[in-house]
Amino acid sequence: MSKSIETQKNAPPGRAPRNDGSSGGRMAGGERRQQIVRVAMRLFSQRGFSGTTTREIAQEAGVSEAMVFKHFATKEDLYAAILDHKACAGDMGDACAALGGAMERGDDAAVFSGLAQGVLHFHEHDTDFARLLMHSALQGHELFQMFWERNVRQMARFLCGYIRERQQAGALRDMEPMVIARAFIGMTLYHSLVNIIFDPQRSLLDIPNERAAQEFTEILLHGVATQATAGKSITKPSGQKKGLSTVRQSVAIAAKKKKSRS
Amino acid sequence: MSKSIETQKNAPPGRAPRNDGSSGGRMAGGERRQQIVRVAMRLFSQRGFSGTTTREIAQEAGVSEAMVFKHFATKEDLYAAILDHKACAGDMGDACAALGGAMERGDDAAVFSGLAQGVLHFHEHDTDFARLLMHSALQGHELFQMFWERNVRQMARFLCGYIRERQQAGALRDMEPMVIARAFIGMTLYHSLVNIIFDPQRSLLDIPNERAAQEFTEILLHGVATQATAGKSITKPSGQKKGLSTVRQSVAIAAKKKKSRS
DNA sequence: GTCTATACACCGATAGAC
DNA sequence: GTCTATCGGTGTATAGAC
Repeated sequence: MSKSIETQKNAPPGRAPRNDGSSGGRMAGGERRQQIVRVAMRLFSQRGFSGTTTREIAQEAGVSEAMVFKHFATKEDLYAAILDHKACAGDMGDACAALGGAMERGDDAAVFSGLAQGVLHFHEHDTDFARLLMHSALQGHELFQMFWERNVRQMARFLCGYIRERQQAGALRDMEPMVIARAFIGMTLYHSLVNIIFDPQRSLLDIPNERAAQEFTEILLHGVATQATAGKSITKPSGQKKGLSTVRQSVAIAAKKKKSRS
Repeated sequence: MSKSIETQKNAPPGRAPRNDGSSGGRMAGGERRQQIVRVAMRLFSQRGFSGTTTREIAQEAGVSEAMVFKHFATKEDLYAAILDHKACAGDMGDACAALGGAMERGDDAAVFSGLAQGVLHFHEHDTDFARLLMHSALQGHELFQMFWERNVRQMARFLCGYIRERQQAGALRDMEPMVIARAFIGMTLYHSLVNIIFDPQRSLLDIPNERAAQEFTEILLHGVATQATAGKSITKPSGQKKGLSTVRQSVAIAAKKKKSRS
């Protein structure tokens, strides 16, 4: 967690405060633009697009409102510039590349754990942008869809590919790869969502990213049941064409044991 | 300009359309109020609080704007009424009660699967409210915090209690219960989020709730690693001093047994 | 109860001085 | 490049007729 909410006290009317530690002199064009973007991202991430006024942005950035519109023709342009800047980077490529070694070794724990750490780290150090993404997702903004396509979705497909490989190698059970990928991304992302949105006070569970990533990986790979109960459990999945042979087997074993269902 | 926000077909000016199938006659006071709340919930859930105007609400509800303010003193009051109505119901109590049987039998699969189904079903049939909750979470609305406290958090604690019980019975591994609970709620909730917010077209994975609940349960309880690799790495002690050792061990073992390949 | 008409603050965006 | 001043439009909320 970083400088997420450092609300400098409200600006005295008529005088523009600096929120960035700059000395107050003139800034180069590019720098000023970047400053506006930074402030806008923080405000948009806190109050949403329509909940933030260009006046507030200008004020907190220490410039007049006209300056904002000199750099960005419309408010929407400013919003898009923020999303565009980061959302389209497609950082997933780098992140996945860094896992290449672990993948080749078939080190599942390192692959999953590394991936989770990447996601958690990103959210922790770019909280504002993560919140902004949620806002834009709810609005159905087209730039979120681009982010989804180029990052989350690509990561899911990447993960599916790896899972499929490992299934063929006999290391992973024969379940639908996308279900596995979603389960793991779900654990990870939800953990971040709780930390930065749902319960920022971390009153329920506050653990370092590395440990969270490892625990989730452990759960994904080996589950939480002890060996003693490993054979029993699970109700029968309704008929699905797909290959769920492993599940079916455990179902068959479990069949004798129960009269379940509620 | 700023029309990126999913534009529902604009209402023809001058005449108020009915969006709820009512015939257009007068309504009783309570009914009218309910009608306004329903429309408002849909609009708020799509465009957010500040992104929705009282004019739009009145128009789509088929009444004049003044009527809205007769029933609700302010826009915020209307917003709060919606959240208050559902968020404070504390439905978790009922949901958990329904699992009592499975709990007493120690049928872990039924407990987890039932819980997941409850959550997934709720989101599927109350999509608008789920989206509204996300909006209110992002703006840190106090009524979301109440929802969080009375529902999600209570569910997490409930789950933790059950997990702890089962750990003492030797059925579940000795991990931090809250981590397990979060992992499972995470899989489930993220699945819903993808379905209703991130990727409503369901282009990646579209499976019925029952199957999703069962697959996630299976993963949580038994993991995705095959038996061949499963037994060799789980010796996790409760000691959390480093947490690394276990994972590292399994990594080392897994790395060695590589190359077997199909 | 329901409407029309309107008050009035504020928002996004622009013009033009320095 | 940066400001002050301001415009037209829209938003919430209210008054008062029917």
